[in-house]
Amino acid sequence: MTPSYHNSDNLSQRLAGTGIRPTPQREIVYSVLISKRDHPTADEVFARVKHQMPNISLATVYNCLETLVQCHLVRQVNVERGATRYCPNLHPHAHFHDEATGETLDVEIPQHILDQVSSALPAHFKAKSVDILFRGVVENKSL
Amino acid sequence: MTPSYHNSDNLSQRLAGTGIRPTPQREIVYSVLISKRDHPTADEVFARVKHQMPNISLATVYNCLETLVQCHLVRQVNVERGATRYCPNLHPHAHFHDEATGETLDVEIPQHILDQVSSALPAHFKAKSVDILFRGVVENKSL
DNA sequence: CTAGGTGCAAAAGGTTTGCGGTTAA
DNA sequence: TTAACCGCAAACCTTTTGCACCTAG
Repeated sequence: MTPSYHNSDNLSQRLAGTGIRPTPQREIVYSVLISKRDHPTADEVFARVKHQMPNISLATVYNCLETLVQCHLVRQVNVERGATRYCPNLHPHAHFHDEATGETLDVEIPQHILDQVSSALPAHFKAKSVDILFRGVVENKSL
Repeated sequence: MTPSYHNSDNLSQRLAGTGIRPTPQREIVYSVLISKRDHPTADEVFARVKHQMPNISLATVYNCLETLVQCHLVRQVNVERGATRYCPNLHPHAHFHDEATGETLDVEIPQHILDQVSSALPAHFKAKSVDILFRGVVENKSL
């Protein structure tokens, strides 16, 4: 894997054929999400994108994020009341909200456990997705 | 007006010993949640409470809901961006958001499955709670 | 040419806060 | 009496919307 900061080709590729234009704004928004996967809010994305594109507007960042969500390139995560957070990790996973630091971390959950969770639903409940959110604290390993 | 609102002994009982006063407003807010468990928003709770207590304010409803959440008598559920919803079901369960109707339904999940989900966490992740939210549609059983 | 994107500013929710007045322990 | 609580309104934060301008196909 090339440690390149130009993940924008990735977006072009992913968007190819969807009829959605890989505009500079969308590519930068996407690359910001990819390069630091700390579940930023729209406002935080806005601040980071501005370093590369000072004239971008917050409304455009919202538009780009919404587009990426529609394309299933990005997931929205709601951990708290307040701002929605954005996650570019498409692999099935859960989130862990560390109440001490305020951070939200990705947690891998084995697929067979996710399947078991879904199988607990009554037969006529057809789930398209399942979001799992833990709240707690991450202990210092040295303790 | 005589303070003889003690129609919800349930709440009084539950609050007894917590040091938190079972005020008429809190009791009515709680009884509204109990009597129709459809995960209303604060605004919806406000509208329902007003029928019994026309002078209550929205801010007071927010305060009461917040107090009930702090007392662990009510859970907050965030299914969508937009208003937080409130759930008086304390039994461990998941939520299913029906995208067709907009309703949010309680779903029982066997404890051993919840335990399995939690056991998928790395050892130093200490979870205090886990929220599970499905999104999908509930099929008509006659189909 | 025209459909789709962008930037800006204003508006629209949803929630919190500050303050004066009230009530229960 | 005093700390907790209520009602009201304004403030606040996040997100959406309307509109003028621009650009790619």
